[in-house]
Amino acid sequence: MPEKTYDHNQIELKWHERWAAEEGAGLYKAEENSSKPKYYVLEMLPYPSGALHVGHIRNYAIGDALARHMWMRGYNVLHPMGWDAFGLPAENAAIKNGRPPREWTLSNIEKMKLTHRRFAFSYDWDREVTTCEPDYYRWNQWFFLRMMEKGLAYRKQAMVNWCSECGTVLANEQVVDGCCWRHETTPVEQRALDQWFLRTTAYADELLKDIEILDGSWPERVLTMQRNWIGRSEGAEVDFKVDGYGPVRIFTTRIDTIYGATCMILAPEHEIVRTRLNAEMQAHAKKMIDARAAQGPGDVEKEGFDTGLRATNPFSGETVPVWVGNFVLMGYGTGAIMAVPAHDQRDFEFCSKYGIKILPVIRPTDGELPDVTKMKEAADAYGVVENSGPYSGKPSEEAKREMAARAEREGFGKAAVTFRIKDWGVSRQRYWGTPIPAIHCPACGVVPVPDDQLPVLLPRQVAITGKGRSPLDAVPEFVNVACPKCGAAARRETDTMDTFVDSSWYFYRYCDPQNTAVPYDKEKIAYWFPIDQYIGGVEHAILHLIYSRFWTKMMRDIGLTTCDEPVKKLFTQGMVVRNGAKMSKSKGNVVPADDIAEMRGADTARMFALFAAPPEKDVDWNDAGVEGIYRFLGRIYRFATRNIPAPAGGDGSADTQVLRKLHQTLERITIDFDHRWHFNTSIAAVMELVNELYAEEARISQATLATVIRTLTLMIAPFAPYLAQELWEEQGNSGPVFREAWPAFDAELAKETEVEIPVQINGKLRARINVPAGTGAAELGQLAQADEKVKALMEGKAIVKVIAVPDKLVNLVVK
RNA sequence: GCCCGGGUGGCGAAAUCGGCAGACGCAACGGACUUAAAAUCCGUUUUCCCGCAAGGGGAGUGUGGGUUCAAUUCCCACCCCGGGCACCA
Repeated sequence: MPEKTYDHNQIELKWHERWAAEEGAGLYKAEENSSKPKYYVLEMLPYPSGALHVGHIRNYAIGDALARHMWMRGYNVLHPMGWDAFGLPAENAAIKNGRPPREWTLSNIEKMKLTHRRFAFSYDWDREVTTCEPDYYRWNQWFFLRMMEKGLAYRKQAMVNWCSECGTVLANEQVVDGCCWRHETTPVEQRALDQWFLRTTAYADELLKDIEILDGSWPERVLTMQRNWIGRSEGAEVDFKVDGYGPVRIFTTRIDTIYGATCMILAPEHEIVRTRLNAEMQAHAKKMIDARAAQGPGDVEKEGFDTGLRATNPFSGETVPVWVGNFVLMGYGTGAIMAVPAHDQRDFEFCSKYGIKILPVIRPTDGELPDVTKMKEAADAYGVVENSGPYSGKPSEEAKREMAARAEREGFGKAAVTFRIKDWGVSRQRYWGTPIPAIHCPACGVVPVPDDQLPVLLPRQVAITGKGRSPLDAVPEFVNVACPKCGAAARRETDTMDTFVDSSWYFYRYCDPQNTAVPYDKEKIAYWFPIDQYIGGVEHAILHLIYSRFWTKMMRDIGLTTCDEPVKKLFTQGMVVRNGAKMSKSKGNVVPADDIAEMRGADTARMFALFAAPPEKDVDWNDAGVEGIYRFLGRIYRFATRNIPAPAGGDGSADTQVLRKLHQTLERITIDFDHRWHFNTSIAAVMELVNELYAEEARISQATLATVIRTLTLMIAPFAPYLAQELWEEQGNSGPVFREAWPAFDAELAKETEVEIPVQINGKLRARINVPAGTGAAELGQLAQADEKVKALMEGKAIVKVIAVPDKLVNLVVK
């Protein structure tokens, strides 16, 4: 047959339409009762911002190649997709152009779904999950009620960013340089508000310990980040009695230095500040709090003031001053510390600044106590405790144990573990999120919404003005409600849930998306879970992936799953950047997926996304490389079409060589899929094969041509589904190509019979010899020395050593 | 400051277990086809030196050391880039 010109539009449109018709017949459907082994492959669900860009394409191209490959390997594949549809941008859009958040969100989903289909990602759309719809978020509420029952959801006061100009709460990302994003000269204040928390700390130890389960199948750096985030640290809590107040508890990891404590420092948010200090001091503390929030992370000059209060060190009996310090965090430990300036750098800086006494109590094992007059920085190493009453002369470790034991025995402290991870604040003073199912009754207090009243529906008619505590506050028919307990007039909770709640369990819902009785059928997830392969951006290494782990453990403890961990293997792909910057609307450097599909086709776009770099690496998108993939697909298409059916005439003299290359290529791709996902090298291997086919075309027999084209078609099916399907049909086949068996490679056929061996003399390449593959070391050494060129160079030299590595090289060491 | 990644041609990259550095692609250049162009096909392309040429020789994977017959790969020190955490007591 004469070759055809590769017209991506024609091919992709044709199959796009056919597949749309076939999808109802279960093209990408996961089977519910299958005898095949299951494989659950999942890509992180996107926020429906309005358009997919090439960063998404990369993520989905990886997952889709894997899903198609696993189908071809005989697995029952679950490959679902959904929408992380709640969130701030929908409200911002509403403020900006008056479009209701739901309408804006659903229309974005429609647009993006079209792009998904255009790219032929193999999703089982019957399982689609949209988190902003009541049939999904009612289960967020259901879980929330379960957590209230177990004491895992609770209320406490916490600080929020407050803009006095808007009269509203700001999300952290709405705070720009310490000011409101809409009022650039209005500094953001910190206000205390009663808010809802989930007790993630109840699982802190288990979240840390179970990282061991994930070790080896999650990227090491993700696990490290999680370990740091959880931040377990062992130490002790000790009460210092404050005159006229009572005991104040401090946390320290260095109780062995307690005899060197020369003052006590409180966080500016500490209770004593509110209850015992005068107005002037309180104002000072408030300023510190606001300044810290405005500054954001980073080094701040240490600052503080003496409260005039005095506290007693329970070990030494000494009286020390009580200060307030801006560097002491209320959210860690107890919000109060003992300052040991001699042995802690931060305390050293603070105390030096304010002239507070420095008292060394630890000497190095083989040295003297530090000389206070010469100290330039704190000596924070362990050593031997001195000037410490009965503990003097003991090593730090021993003193730590004994002191903690004594504190516990005598009731003024104990050994204690503190975590950096905090309880998860889930309250958002926002409209576009899951309503928290609680009611505030003047008589009964906080009352959970009864199960049979779920879902608490988010009202649709809401004015989004960006003013007031929350848009829901201004909706009387939402707020005014009868107390479920006593029937009195009560107020509905108007906070909504953090959107990380939605994404913490959505992958369970995919297994049973229509269920109206329970979040999902336990049997169904027992079959599908855990997720075999989860693929997404490394930016979710901490929050999303810790919350998901927490949620699974919580569900396990209420009997909904037996899984300890939801995700067996995690792959974090690199970012797609443009001109060195992360793609974002604000930078205006987004490359829309549809543009690439329009110009060069979906196959080209997704294949280039895989070819540009190994998937875990960041990649700078440039359109020039796209052209190369397009040419490559054209080369495949032209070669195949002009050889279907294979013309008689090729003498077959290149058959062995071509079949060898074919099986070598298959081997490389198969290994790439099994082990490391370096699809860039998989695709390079196919390019090499195609180059060889072009070079040897006339010398390939009819039968071999047919075999090669068939295998090549199957090989590219995971990467370029449209082209593969078209060629599959051209060869007279029917049915989806990705449901065919993945071609097995024949290790024998892939073996080289002859290899070229480099010959080095003293490590420098001097000659090459051709020998049969597998030639032994001794013979190889002989053959190398017999080479004419080697002989000439060896003239008058003595051989010291012959290193011969079969099939690799020969190195002659001479003098 | 601490903890991770990473640094290889003009560019994206490859070298999977210590064994030919630069596979594959982009860009560039040359040739074939064409009235011409596009498309396509074939070729050259790390760099420096010697040679009209065939060919030959040297250097080279951020820098400096080390181990080894042999180092992009292993070890030590340092420089640069990216990311995460950042007063966590």
